[in-house]
Amino acid sequence: MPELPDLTVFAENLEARLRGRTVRSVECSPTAKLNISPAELRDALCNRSIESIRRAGKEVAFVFSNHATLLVHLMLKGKFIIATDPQEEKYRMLTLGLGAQALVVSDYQEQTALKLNPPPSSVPDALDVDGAYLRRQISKRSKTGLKALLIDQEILRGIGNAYVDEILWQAKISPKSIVGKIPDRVIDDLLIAISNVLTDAIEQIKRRSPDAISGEVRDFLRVHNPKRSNSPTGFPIKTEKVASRTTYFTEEQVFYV
Amino acid sequence: MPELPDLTVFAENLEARLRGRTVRSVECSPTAKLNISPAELRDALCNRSIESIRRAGKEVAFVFSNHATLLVHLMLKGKFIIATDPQEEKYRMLTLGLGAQALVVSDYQEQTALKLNPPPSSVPDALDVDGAYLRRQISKRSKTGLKALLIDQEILRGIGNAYVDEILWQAKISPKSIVGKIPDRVIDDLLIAISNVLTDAIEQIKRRSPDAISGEVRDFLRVHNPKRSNSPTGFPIKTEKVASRTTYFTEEQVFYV
DNA sequence: GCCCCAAACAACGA
DNA sequence: CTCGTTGTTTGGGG
Repeated sequence: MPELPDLTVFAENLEARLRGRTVRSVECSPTAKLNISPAELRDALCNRSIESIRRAGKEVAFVFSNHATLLVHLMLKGKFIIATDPQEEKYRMLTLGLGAQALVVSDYQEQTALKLNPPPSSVPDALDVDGAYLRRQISKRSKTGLKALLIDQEILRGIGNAYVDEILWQAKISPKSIVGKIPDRVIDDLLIAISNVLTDAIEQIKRRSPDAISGEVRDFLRVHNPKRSNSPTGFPIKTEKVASRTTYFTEEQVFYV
Repeated sequence: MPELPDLTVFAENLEARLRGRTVRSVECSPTAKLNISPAELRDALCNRSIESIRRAGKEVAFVFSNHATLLVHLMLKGKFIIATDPQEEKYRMLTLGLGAQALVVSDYQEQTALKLNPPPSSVPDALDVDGAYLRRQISKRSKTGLKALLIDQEILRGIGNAYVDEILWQAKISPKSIVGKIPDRVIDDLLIAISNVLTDAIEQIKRRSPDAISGEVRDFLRVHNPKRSNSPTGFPIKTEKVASRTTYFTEEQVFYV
């Protein structure tokens, strides 16, 4: 559920609260998705201190004093919790004991994925895309739908089903547009919308929920928002499956085919 | 272009004319699609005599005295020619010298495919299907369109885009029907139509073109026929893409969904 | 019209 | 709403 803006705020707040702490215990659920064994994870993290906590794509990266990096993907329902009594928490996929407190990743769907020191991704983060890269991807997959392209994490990391609708509404492009048919100047609008929508959302979330390390703020979304029936400019919001995802859009968005 | 009925007649006529002949030379185009090297093909066939020529699916199988079997798939435009002067023929994909004459496979699109001794197919020929097999395939792929299923050569061999339309019109089933939704008793109609349409067509072709080893007779087709605008029972013939093929059908055919 | 391949898409489970 | 896998469908080229 959390997407790039939420995760950015979570990472900042986690870092503010946990940087410098030393890991005293590592416990992970036998059902957790993990790229190594629980024992290897424990050995890598135990007695290391937290150097930084950053978002990368839809993951949160914990970097430790030995340069070990743990990537946490919350999937649909994962949550970060800072607990004084971690045993109280249910569905603990990962528990890092940090002295008086513990960082818990809890997920009743048991889908959160943990990766220790994975090969670094070569896919750019959505906040780092440039026009040359995006145009190159578009020419390589010119007959794909635009929404499908933008939420493909092998093309661009961090954008999910909610914010893609916001971006496309902002850019005034239909999610069903065929990427090869989009005029070149409109790609610039798209790039600007990606950056603006995401950075604005980060600001909104910080304002409304300054200390958040989980949960979600979504009420400010302009079109991907079941509470609204019209866009800010008054157009009725339609809902339809696009790229097999429920999609909110309006007639303001031009359909390039 | 040729489908099962045409190929059946071609095979019978080729066998009548060529059985017992000995292969004196083998020449195949460097552009031919071949599962082995031209040299291996020559070594396998040279100085062998032809024991039988039979249709199998959309291929014609030449069996030689050493039990080598050559499968010829004519694709869209391939033709069998019995020539006294094979060098005259253009686009010769394969030339088997047989003494005074030669068997030539000619194809200006260069798509005909030749296979020597391939592993035997486990897919039944359309003239050999039984209800148990067809029902099993239907339950395995229950949400496929019926036309797509019937022309899939990994399900059933020999039916192509023209005869499938004839079969479905005869059986009174829409080509767009979802196979899992077709009532069981209607499957029996389908099986009968497959057999009747194909064997009738073989008879028609033999009557009109008794010595054919290439070419096509299509004028007797009832619905897959650009010359006709109504089915024999008077319904207007519609044309539409189904399973990405141009499809002829009428409202007489019930659409199971 | 035929087949093959690759890309796009859908469905399901974890 | 997420990702991965698998199986199916579609489109282009030979």
